[in-house]
Amino acid sequence: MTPIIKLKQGMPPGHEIPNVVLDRMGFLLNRSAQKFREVTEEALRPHGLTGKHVGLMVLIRERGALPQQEIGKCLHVDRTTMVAFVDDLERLGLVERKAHPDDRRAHAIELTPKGKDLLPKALQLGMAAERKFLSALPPADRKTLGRILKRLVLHHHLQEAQQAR
Amino acid sequence: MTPIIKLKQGMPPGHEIPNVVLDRMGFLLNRSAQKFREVTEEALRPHGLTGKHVGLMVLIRERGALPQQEIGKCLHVDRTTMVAFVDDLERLGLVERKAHPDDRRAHAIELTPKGKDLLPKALQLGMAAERKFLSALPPADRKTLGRILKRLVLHHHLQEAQQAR
DNA sequence: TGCTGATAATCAGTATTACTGACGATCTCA
DNA sequence: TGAGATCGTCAGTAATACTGATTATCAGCA
Repeated sequence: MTPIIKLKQGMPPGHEIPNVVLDRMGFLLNRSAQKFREVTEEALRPHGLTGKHVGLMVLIRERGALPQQEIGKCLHVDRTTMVAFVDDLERLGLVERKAHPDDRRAHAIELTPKGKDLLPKALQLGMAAERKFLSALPPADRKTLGRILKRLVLHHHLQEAQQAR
Repeated sequence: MTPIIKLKQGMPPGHEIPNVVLDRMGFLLNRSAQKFREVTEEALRPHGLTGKHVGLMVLIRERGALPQQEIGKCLHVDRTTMVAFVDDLERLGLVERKAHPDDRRAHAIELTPKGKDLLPKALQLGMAAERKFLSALPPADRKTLGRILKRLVLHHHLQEAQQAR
């Protein structure tokens, strides 16, 4: 009953993915996220940044200087991982650990002038990568995808916050 | 100009994610994939499996026994990673490395009777986890999400195959 | 037929990543 | 003032994926 093995027919070098695999949401999500990371990291490599670094910078541009763990809770980054993460950006001169005005244990992570300068360009590169990544989709689907994922992520974020009480 | 830092207002334990972050496709995809993995792995842990293991088993149930690297090309798993990957399943008695009928270098990875037995149950657990993961979405959105991601993944898969020539 | 270059699986070593647990300093609150 | 929680840090650990080398085998060509 064990089916026969096919090897090296005139097959094109792209190995077909059967539907049983393509219909598994886990495969689709992981594969998409992985590919997205590839595209983004390639675009940002010249600046020594990853998508997560840019995400951090955008976050503090929007919300103002934040303690590391606050950032971590938004971005789902562990407190210990945040250390190295901020180290990277500080080494690049893009953010600074300032003294937190209300809490001497905490740092206030701030954008430096250089960081404020670079961020728009980094964002632009990131957006270009995103467009490239989504280029196979009709524009309506791109918006839809964002909308659905946003809802999903928000739901899980709130749920986790609730049960963390 | 640097904005003021907020710490411990009467905030609920869930830290709000600002829209600048929530609108970044990379964040949404990575976060979704990560959460999905969590949910799935929790469901499959009693059997010592991950979603990828189940994916492998489904693939060879569908396509028949395959060499390791063929599996890897479908699932985007490196040839060296496949070794440990198949080791896992073999240790659990779910697949077997048989001799490949046409190529003595290659293995033919086959489901064992035990593997064929367990697979439906594992799939069921995986599907339940997927439902749980998607529970925040209206059914129409679940289908839409699958459709869009499938298109996206397929596009990149074909594109990579093409430029690998 | 025999040789050359490619390929399958494996292994050792490496880099990356994230996490656990412990620490000192500091905060909060009773 | 004292107890317990919290912030950032670090050392150690585990998981993961990859590079390069190795062995066995294959495919094609002279």
